[in-house]
Amino acid sequence: MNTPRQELEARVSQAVQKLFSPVPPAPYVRPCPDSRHGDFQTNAALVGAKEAKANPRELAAKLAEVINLEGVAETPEIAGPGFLNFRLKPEYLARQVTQRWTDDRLGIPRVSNPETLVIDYSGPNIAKEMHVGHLRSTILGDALARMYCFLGHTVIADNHIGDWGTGFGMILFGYKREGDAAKLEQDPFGHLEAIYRKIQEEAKTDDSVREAAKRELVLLQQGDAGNRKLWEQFNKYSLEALDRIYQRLGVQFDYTLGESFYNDALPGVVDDLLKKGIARDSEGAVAIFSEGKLPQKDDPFLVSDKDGFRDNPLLVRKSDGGYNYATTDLATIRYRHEHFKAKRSIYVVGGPQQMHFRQLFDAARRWDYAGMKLEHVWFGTILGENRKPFKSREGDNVKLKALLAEAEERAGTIIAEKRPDLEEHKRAALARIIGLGALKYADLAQNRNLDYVFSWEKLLAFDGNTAPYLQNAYVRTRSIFRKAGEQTVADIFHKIRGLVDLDPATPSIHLAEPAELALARKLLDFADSIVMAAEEYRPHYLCLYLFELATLFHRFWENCPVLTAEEPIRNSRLVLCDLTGRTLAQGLNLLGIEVVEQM
RNA sequence: GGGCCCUUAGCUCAGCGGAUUAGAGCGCCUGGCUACGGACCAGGAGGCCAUAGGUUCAAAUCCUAUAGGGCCCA
Repeated sequence: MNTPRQELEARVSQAVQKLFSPVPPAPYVRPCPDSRHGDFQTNAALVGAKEAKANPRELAAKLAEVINLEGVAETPEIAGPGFLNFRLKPEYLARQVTQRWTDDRLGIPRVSNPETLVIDYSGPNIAKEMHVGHLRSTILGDALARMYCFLGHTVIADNHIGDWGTGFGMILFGYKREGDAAKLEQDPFGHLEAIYRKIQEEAKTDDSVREAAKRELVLLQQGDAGNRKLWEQFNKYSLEALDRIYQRLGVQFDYTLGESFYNDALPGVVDDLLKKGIARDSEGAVAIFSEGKLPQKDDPFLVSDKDGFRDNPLLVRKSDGGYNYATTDLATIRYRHEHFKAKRSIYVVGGPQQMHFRQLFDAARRWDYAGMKLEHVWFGTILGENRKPFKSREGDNVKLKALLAEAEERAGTIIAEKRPDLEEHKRAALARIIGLGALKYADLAQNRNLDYVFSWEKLLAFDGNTAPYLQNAYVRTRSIFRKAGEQTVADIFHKIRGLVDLDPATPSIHLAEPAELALARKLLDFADSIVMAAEEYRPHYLCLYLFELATLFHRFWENCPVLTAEEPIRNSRLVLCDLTGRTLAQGLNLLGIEVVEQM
């Protein structure tokens, strides 16, 4: 099912092919920036005129004559330097709304060329408590996974956890000295992190501690049974604790293949890189250097200082024989390519790692994986109200557990004020959904590249572009059906389905009021917003769409009585309510946010 | 020193391949609850789109510099 934009694009395209030779690039149709001019516009005549050195307004006039808009839009108007402005016909809107309303997928087609793609997000460390720094990756990644999945792609959600590395030497050493199995089981992150910090502190001044930690690490890497067993315990309890957080967040992974999973592959990766001449020895270490094919300033393997450009290699094996993150990352790329047959791998990782990923991706391209699209979907930092990275009063990272608890608690307080009539357990359930939804939405609604200032007040506001506002709009779409005096939503649904004539040629839903027409137009754009959000890896496009939809719904709500209207208007308006509600619920679901029937 | 990003209304931010009169939320001012949830809606005030050049018939948008801010690497 085409969106209006796609439909117009197809029709403009046909006309352009008749009119122009050679045919210019695919015409561009977009929503009119100002709805007074129309619903959509195309600059096809402007582009065509530029190529043919013709008068754009004359070309626009010809285009307007040739284009077939039957059943879709009114005769287009020529505007400004040569735009065509289109206004959709009410019959078209009515027919399209009806079709979407009768479709479980709300008219959103699955992609015709599904792809297998890996989305790599969250990526906590098992020896450190999950904190606010993991929030954006987790939430963005989850939303992207949901969108791509809904569009019909095969999504592999992979949590590349930090379960290996030099820190484990210190933890093993410390745990053997003062570890506590009961504490480990109960609060693995807290316990391991406390040990790690303590040993790290000691190692700064005490060489013997540093040496001891290193010995433990070597033992672990060599497969020492005792250390291996301890490490497995660290993992087991930490993963269980992680699962509890993910469950609470409603986030799921298909795989949790951490750094350790790739350990055995690392020597082979380095050998292969050496064999193929991609990496070479450098002062006892092995590293990847510039190929010299890119302009120097664009080459991630070069940095410049006052004396000109010099090497900025990517290390894949240290001089002591240890491996680097880059080696693991390369092994991961190979695994995803060979094992999952992934065509694309998306890394939802913060902005500071851009340089690393540029090197990594370039190395992978030179290795064997040029056919796999690699994307670094980066994001900014969450700041406190002081505009510094968000920290607790004690100056520590804010633990995710505490953040979630506070979100629920604050939502609970607001709900207690607004709905003192609700029973305690209902309020608690609401608090969870509203608190978490607000927390997630605040992150998703913003351009991910920007740092954002964390503010409880803003994110839990029930007006403006927030999750509670959208959840409330959904609640209204449902409440009207309860008020209609029916027993279940399903009953109403079937009843309306029976009443509305589904013959696409003569749709009986009735649209006349400006508020109805505006709402109907917006409802049809849902697919555009999902596709755009997914393609650009920017969920805020979808958020913005949902907010605009909710706003138009409220306008409709104010201006168009539903239950007291005469037929067929009453049913038509119920259809609009129902489709709006389902669109909001589906959209929020793609963002990982739940809705409730009452709030 | 190099790289990446940011600078749009009092505040927080949209603005998607340049194009018609630059948008939203919050805050402020005015109006609207005997219809379906006012957790809402309607209207108003508020902007040299950091600065300077350039490309273009047309620049918040593209290019180049400059200033201020943030982060990463050294």
